[in-house]
Amino acid sequence: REEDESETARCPQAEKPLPAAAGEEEEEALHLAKRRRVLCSEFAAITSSDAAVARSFLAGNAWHMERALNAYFEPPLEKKKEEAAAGGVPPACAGPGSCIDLTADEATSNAGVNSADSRQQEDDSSFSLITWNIDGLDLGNLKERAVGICSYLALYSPDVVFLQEVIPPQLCLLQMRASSYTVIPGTIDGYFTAIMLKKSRVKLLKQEIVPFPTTSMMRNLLVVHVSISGNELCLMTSHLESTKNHSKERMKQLQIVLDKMQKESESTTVIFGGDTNLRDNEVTKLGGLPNNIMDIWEFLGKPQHCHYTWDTHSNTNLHAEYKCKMRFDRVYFRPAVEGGHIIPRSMDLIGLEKLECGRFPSDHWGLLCNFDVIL
Amino acid sequence: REEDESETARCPQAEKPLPAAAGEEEEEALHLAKRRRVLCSEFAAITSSDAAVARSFLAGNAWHMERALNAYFEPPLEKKKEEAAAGGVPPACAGPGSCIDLTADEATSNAGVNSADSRQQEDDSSFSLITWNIDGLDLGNLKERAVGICSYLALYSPDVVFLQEVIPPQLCLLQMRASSYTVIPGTIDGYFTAIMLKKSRVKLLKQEIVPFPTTSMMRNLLVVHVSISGNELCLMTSHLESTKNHSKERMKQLQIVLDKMQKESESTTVIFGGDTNLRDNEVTKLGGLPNNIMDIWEFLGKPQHCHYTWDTHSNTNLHAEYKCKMRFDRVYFRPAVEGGHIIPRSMDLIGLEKLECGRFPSDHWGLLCNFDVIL
DNA sequence: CCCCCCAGG
DNA sequence: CCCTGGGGG
Ligand SMILES: [Mg+2]
Ligand SMILES: [Mg+2]
Repeated sequence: REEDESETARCPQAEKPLPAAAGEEEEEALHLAKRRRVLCSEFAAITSSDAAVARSFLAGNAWHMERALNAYFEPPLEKKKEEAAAGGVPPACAGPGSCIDLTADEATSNAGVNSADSRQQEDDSSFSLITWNIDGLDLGNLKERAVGICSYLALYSPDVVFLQEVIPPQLCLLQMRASSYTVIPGTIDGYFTAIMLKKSRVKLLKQEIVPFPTTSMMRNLLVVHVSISGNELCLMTSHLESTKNHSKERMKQLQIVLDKMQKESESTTVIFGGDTNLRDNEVTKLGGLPNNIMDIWEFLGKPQHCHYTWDTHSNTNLHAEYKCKMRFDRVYFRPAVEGGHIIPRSMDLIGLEKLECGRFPSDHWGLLCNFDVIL
Repeated sequence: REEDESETARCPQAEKPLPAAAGEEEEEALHLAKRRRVLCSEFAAITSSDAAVARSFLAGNAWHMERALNAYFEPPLEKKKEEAAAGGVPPACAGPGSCIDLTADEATSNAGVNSADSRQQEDDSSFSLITWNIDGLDLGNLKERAVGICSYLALYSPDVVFLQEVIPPQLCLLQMRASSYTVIPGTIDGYFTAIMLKKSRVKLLKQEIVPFPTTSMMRNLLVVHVSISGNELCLMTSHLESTKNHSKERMKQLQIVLDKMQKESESTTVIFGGDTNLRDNEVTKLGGLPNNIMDIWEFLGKPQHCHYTWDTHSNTNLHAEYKCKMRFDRVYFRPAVEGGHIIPRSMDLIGLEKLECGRFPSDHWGLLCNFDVIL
C-alpha cells in the first residue's frame, strides 16, 4: 500500500540505530560501575552484610577488597588503644590498611614537632588547642602537606590537637614526628579523626567513641577525659556528616554531640572542636545551642579574621572556580559549674601559608584557640 | 640514629603506594568524562558558546557532536512548522537529528490510530484530552512502547493529546500512525513536547513557543490556539524542570505558565496539561493557583483513582527498589469569562497495562480528561 | 567540599 | 525520576 511506503521513505535517518552509538560512549563507565557492584556483592557475601554496608566500607578503602574486609573485621578499637597505650605497636603503622609511605627520609628531616616543643615553656596559666581537617582524602602532595601540618604543630605547640580526615600514613607520620604527643585515632579504617595530647601537660584518663547510628560516612564522636594542670577536661572531636544534602543526618549528629556535652559531670570543662559542616540555619532549626554551651567564635564577638574556615577563594587547594566560604570548623565550650577555671581568650586561623608545592596544607584552615586557666 | 630507623621499620605497609592502586579503578571513568569534556570544549569553540551550553546540547543529543551542532544551529522552529503545515517534509522524519527506526513493518501493522479513529463518532457535547510523558529517554523497548501509546490513542480517540519527553523516532511513528492528527512538536532537538490535534474536530489557528529563559534542560512552553466545535481554546503543554533539586527553576517556569494562561483573551478557554514535576509545597510557596485557574484533579474532588501519575510501586519501568509516588502530571483550566462552555467532567489514568515485553508504555501514567461542552 | 552532572538500583 | 554515590571544575 502506497501510504505505508511513503511513510517509511520519510525516515531515512532511521538506518543508524542510536542505541549502539550511545552505548559506545557509555560502555567504559558501565564497566567500572559494574566492577564495583561485583565487589559490593562479594563483600556483602563474605561479611553477610548488605550492599549499603559493602559500598560504605569499599568506598572508604579505595575499593580495595582486602583493606575493606580488614576494616570490617577489625576487632573493636578500644582494645587496640589499650595495647598502644601499653607500648604495643601503634595500629596505624602496623595494620595492612594503609600503604603510602610518608616517612622516607625521616632520618635526615629536621622538621619534627618535638624539637620546637622541647624549647617551649610550660605555662599553667593558659591552655591551647588546635582543630584542623587535614584533608587526607586529597592524595596530592600528601607528604609535603603532612610535614607542613607538623610544622604548624611545632610552631604553636598546642596542648591538644583535634584532627579530622586523617588517613593512616598521616597518622603514622604524626606518631613519629610528634612523639611528645599521645595520638588517639577515632578508628583506623579509611579516614578518621584523631586527638593528640601533649604528654608533658595532658594526662589521659579515659577515652570513648560514641557512634552515630545512622551515618552513611562512618563518622563518630571521639571523646577523651583528661586532666591538665589539675583541671578535669572532657575533650571531643568529630567530623559531622558532610555536604549540604546530608543536613538532616548532620543535625542528628550535632544533637548527639550536644547531648553528650551536657551529660558530662558538672565538675568537668567540656570542649568540642571539629569539622561540623554546619550551616547556621541548621543550628537555628535545632533551637540554637543550649544555654550552657557556647560557640567560642561567637563568644569572642565573631572576630572576622577567623570567620571562615573553608574558603575556596583564598584556599586554592580544590582548584575551584566558584567562590564559596563557610564556617565549617567550630569549637564549642561547656564550662564546669563552678565556672571560671578555663576561659576562651582568642581564636586564629592557621595553615594560611602555601607550601613549596604551591598548595596549602589542607583545603580547610585550622583553628588555634587559646584559653586562660584560672587556678 | 636509631630513633628514626625504628620509626621507619614500623611502617611496612608503605611499600605499595595507594595512588596507583586507586587510580587503576578510576581510570576508565575518567576517560569517559574526559572525552565528554573535550567534546564540550570543541562544541563551545565551534559555536562560540560556553561549557554549560555545550554540555546541554551534547547531553540532549546523546553526545553526538554533529547532532548537537545541528540542534544548535537549526533555524528558528516557527519557519519549519509552516513548511510542515504547507505539506513539506515533516522535520522529525527528515532531519539528521534522529536515528532509531520505529517504522519497520509499518506496512503489515494493524495497530494504527486511524482505523479506530474513523469508526469513532464525532460528538459536539464533549471534548477529551490526554496528557502523557512517554519517556522517550528510556530507549528500552522503545518501539513496542510507542506502538502501545498509539494503541491507547486509538482506543480513546482524544481530541487533543499533550505529550512530553518525545524523541524524534517516536514523533516519526506518531506522524505515520496517527495521520488523523496534526502533530506539533515543541522543538526537535533531543527530547521535547508535542501537541496532537484531531484534524476532523480541531482547527489550528496559531501556535507559539514561550521560552523558559533560565532552563538548564532546554524546556519551554508550547502553546496552540484552536477552535473546537465553535469554541475558542488555548492549549498549552510543557515539561517543567525535572527533579527535586531544580525546585526553584521549576517554580519560575510554573509562574510563566500561569502568567501566560491569564494573559490570554478572556473569551478563550485555556487548558494547560503536562508533566509539571511539581510538589504541592511548591505551588503553595507561589501563593497557590490564581483564583481563576483550577487544578482539574482538585476541581473534581481529588479522586484517588487518579491521584498519582508517577508511582514506582505500581510502575516497574524504572526497576526502582524504592517506593515513591507523586502527582507530577497535572491539568490546569482557566474558563472563558462567559463561563460554562467547557466544564471538566472526569479524569482517569491510562497506560496501566503491561505490554508484551513486560513493561509499561512509560514510567508515567497518562491522564485522560473529559470535558462537557455546553453549546 | 561548593554546585552540577551522571549513573545505578 | 526517587535517592545515593562518584567525579569534575
Ligand atoms: Mg574534606
Ligand atoms: Mg522522565
